[in-house]
Amino acid sequence: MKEKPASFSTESQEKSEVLANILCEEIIRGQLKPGEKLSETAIAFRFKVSRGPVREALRRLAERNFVDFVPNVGARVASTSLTDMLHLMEVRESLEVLAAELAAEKMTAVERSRLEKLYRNHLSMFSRERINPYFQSPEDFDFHYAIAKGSDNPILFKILCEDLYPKLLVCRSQHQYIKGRGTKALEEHQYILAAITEGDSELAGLYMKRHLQSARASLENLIEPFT
Amino acid sequence: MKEKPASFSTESQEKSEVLANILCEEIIRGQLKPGEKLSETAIAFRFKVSRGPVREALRRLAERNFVDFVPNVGARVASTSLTDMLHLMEVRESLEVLAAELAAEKMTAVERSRLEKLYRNHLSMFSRERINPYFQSPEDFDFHYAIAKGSDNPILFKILCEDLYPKLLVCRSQHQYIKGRGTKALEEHQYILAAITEGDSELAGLYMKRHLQSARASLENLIEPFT
DNA sequence: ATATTGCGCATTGTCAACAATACAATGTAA
DNA sequence: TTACATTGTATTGTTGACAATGCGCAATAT
Repeated sequence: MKEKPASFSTESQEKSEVLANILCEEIIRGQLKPGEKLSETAIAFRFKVSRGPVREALRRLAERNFVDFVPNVGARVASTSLTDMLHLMEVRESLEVLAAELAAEKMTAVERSRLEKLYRNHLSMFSRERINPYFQSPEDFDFHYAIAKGSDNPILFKILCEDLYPKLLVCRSQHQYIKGRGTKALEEHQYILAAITEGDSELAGLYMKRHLQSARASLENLIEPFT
Repeated sequence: MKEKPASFSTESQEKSEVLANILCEEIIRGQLKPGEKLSETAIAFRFKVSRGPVREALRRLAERNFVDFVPNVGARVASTSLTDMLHLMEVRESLEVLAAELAAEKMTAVERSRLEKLYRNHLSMFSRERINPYFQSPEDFDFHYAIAKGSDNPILFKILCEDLYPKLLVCRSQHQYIKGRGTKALEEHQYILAAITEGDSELAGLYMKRHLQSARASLENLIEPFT
């Protein structure tokens, strides 16, 4: 009998997938800087593999637009501007309103109680110290993640959680001066949560819209000074 | 940024990209049936290349969810159910409303006149024979494509035109019995066009919403009988 | 001094052989 | 007969070598 080590979230032995995940993570964390060259031989040497899997990993990342790719020249870490981030937030707003509406309609009882518990945890973590940033913290994303899941629309979930959120995290790491909005966002979550719990689809969508509009507005203020 | 001229080999010498485009096209056209095995050696033989580029192409397609990929087993053409299509349409609705709103605000004069010309062409093509389907015809997609472009939001454009539309085309080819809606959709385009030309963002969004809700409704009717 | 051409090096693109894994068929034992 | 182990084959995963392309640098000509 053979044992399959449940090692990581990705149980794929495939090196190209593992590599893609690692590199993706490093881009998100900002350990790989925007515009930085991603040399196949260098990466291959670093992970003690041949160039084959590295190439496959880079193609994957290129398809997800985490790296810019030029044939016969190579791959570089994609640099996302603040304008890109605004565009991302515009799309996000639209999709999360939909997610909130669907979540209010379709979330199961256990999902609702989980979401509520999640919110209470965040509340107890941040309520004491009013100064702490919450917006765009891992906790913030957890909340939105749960709603995306609750929408019961796999396509929507995928675009939000596997496409937009990671990209937003990249933006955040590439522009460190994007800071949180105190705990105001946390309060806004309360209203969204309440509407979802009540099953009020329209209201959930409305609160979500206002929530993200605030976020976007604070971003626009950040950009104005530089234009 | 680099512009992607879709399907010509003159630009990218890279075989893996050419292969990915060809296979993608064949999946969309339905020449590769859903669930069909995509053997690396078979594809390599067919295009007279080695397995390396084939593997890279398949990874790219997997990342875009055109193929389902299982490590150590292989790649198969992704099969999209009608439920998937409903989910796609739900997301599409949300994003195209945004696109219409943005287009009404930001389209340039020449873009507006191009869109109008496009509509008039469609009108003259379909107005005589009322029976012809228009919804989901290439012309229909052209119209929506132009609006997506006019939104002046590259992220939004990419998701719509490079992600959702191709996937919808795959659905269409995999379920041939999805038919058009006569020329009703064409009439609806007229209202959208007018609102955009007037620069009335809210109205453009509203008409777009109704337009796609009709489309989605006709889809749901198609699905009901099978549940 | 500037522009241009040719060379050489470094990197990417491709290939074919080898290793590892999964799946099906066969055989064996309860 | 059924369940299980085994073996054989086909397919995928990985590797290192080789070919092709791009880029920098130096030499030359104007």
